[in-house]
Amino acid sequence: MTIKDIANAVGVTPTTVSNVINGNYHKVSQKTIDKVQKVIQESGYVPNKNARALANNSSKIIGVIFPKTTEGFMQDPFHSQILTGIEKIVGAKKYDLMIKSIDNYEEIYELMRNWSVDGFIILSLIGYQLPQLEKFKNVPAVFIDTYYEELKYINIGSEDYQGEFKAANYLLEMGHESIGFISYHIDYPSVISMRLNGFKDAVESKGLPFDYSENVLEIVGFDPIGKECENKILDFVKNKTGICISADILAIEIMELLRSKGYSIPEDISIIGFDNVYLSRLVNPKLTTINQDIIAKGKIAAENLINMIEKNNKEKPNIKIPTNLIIRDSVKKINA
Amino acid sequence: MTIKDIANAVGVTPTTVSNVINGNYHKVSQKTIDKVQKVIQESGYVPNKNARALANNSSKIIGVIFPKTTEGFMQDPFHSQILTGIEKIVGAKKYDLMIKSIDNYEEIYELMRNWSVDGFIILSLIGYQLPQLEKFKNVPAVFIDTYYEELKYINIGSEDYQGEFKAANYLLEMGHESIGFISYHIDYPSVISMRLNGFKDAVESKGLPFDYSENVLEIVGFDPIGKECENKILDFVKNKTGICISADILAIEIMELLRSKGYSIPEDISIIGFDNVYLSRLVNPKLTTINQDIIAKGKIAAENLINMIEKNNKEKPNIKIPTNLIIRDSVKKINA
DNA sequence: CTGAAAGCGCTTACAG
DNA sequence: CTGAAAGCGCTTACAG
Repeated sequence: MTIKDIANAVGVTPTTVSNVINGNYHKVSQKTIDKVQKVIQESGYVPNKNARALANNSSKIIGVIFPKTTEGFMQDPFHSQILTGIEKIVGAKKYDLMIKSIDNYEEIYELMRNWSVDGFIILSLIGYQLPQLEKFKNVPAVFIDTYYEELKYINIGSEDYQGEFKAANYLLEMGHESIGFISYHIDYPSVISMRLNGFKDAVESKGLPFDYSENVLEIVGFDPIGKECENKILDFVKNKTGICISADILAIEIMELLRSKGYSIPEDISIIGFDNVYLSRLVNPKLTTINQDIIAKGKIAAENLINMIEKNNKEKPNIKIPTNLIIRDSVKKINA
Repeated sequence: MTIKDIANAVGVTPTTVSNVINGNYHKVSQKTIDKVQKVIQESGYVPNKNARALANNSSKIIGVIFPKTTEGFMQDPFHSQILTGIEKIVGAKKYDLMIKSIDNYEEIYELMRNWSVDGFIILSLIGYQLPQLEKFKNVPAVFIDTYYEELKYINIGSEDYQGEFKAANYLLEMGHESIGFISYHIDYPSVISMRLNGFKDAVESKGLPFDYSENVLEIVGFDPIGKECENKILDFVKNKTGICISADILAIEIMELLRSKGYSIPEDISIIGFDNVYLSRLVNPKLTTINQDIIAKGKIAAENLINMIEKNNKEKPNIKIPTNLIIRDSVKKINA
């Protein structure tokens, strides 16, 4: 079943059928429109989008790009939720979705040329590398969580700074005066460095001193916990009553470590996470954390991208979705 | 940059360039091959796959299909891991990946015709509905976790029966004599009903009685825990020392419930899960469970599908990946 | 070994 | 309002 078959069945030309399919109704009489639509219905015609893309140099395909990491990327619940949000909008807007993990940026360009992909959503890549890809310049693209001052593309992020500020501030308001921030490796600028800034400013806003070597612990290769890493954490925690941890997953690992060393939470030490992942309410104690609506983030990314594509929108806003404190059981109040 | 441009640059025709690109070397002189490849390299030529698909009626696109559920599907860590495995193989074999959530089966057919998709991996759909889709008959397709006796397609599952047998058997060997099985709604046949069979047979293999109403609790709408549901669980658990739960996520929810009601695990009651999800080792106590390599499952699905496509393999094997017991801390030994 | 030509299914100026 | 024709970038019998 092709446009030509429909044209023959109705007694018109492919041009006319095409015009009906594409909604160019002002070029076709109502009578013809009706006849064509009837045959399309009855025949179960399905358009060949390869042909369409070839003729249009546009596919209505959105590409989602993520880095090819050793242990698989989608495993991270964060990314699968992002993808859930993206898929919803992309489907609703009648686009198709391709996903691809890549080793280097040239592959984005390749995918774009392969299928005349109309736009990209780029997850967790390092922003400052992309602008080098000149060939990629005119493609609509949206980044997620990419902080890069010269970013030529829309970035969809979260209120990381504000969220961590709220987290630290909550600890402080609960009477904690000696608090710390633990994170995986910190890139600058990045989601994590923003969170660290929020932490720092909250501490200083209370007139307390902030000193990197005293208040911040950056750990590497922590999955699963290595011995020297354990000791660093135990050491860091010793003189503190509350800890902000840059991600729930890490917070949960650390809670597990502390528990195994005889700490009880929050009696001995208070913990606050970030992300509000599914399991954060299932651990014991239930984790106090900062919530962000990650599915919404994926949706917003897709909506913005499709707007850029369809409205030829040239604006490059920097969007941040809100973050808010979720109080559960891992922080205790300290009486002054 | 098209094939034609390359042909002009080298001084041959598009036919020849096409033959080089497609590896039909026996049709081209080595000298020409070299010249063409050199220009392809230098020009950064990227093939237009829409044109290729149009000419070939084959796209080298694999479609991954999953149901459009209210709350988003990929959120389930199970599915995102499957997708991780699929994406790895699909990429390695130089295919492209489209993903789509659907409401009804016609959409699979539509996607297939739209892009000349070469094959599908179908997640969590209800098998017995698909064979109705006559149009879909000749498309290579692989199901995941679909039990349907008349299945006309390959199914990639796990040793669900054997896994749950091992789980129940472990409880029994640890001295538990009164044990139960808790699950969400059970379809027949399904992954869960297989697990239930394994449980039942393990119990009976020890000469112990199995009675559905006594040994099985099927719960509905358990997220988050409703009041009447709580009571059912507490009631069910009362006269038992060990519980097999059909999924880690549910096991973790139930552990949380029991803990809140004053139970201590495993002292008061032993729990064993299924899946070995990431968080199962992060809860307290660490969850004893049945492991299955879900990423491998995705890989196997993709490998089988691509084999069907490329080798025109008509076999429809029923593959089951192994399951094995992971002993952690949520089961205690009962002294006889 | 090489090339001319038709075809895949669509779109889009352009003419009438 | 309708249609004839060229074109999108490939592939593939077929002829030489």
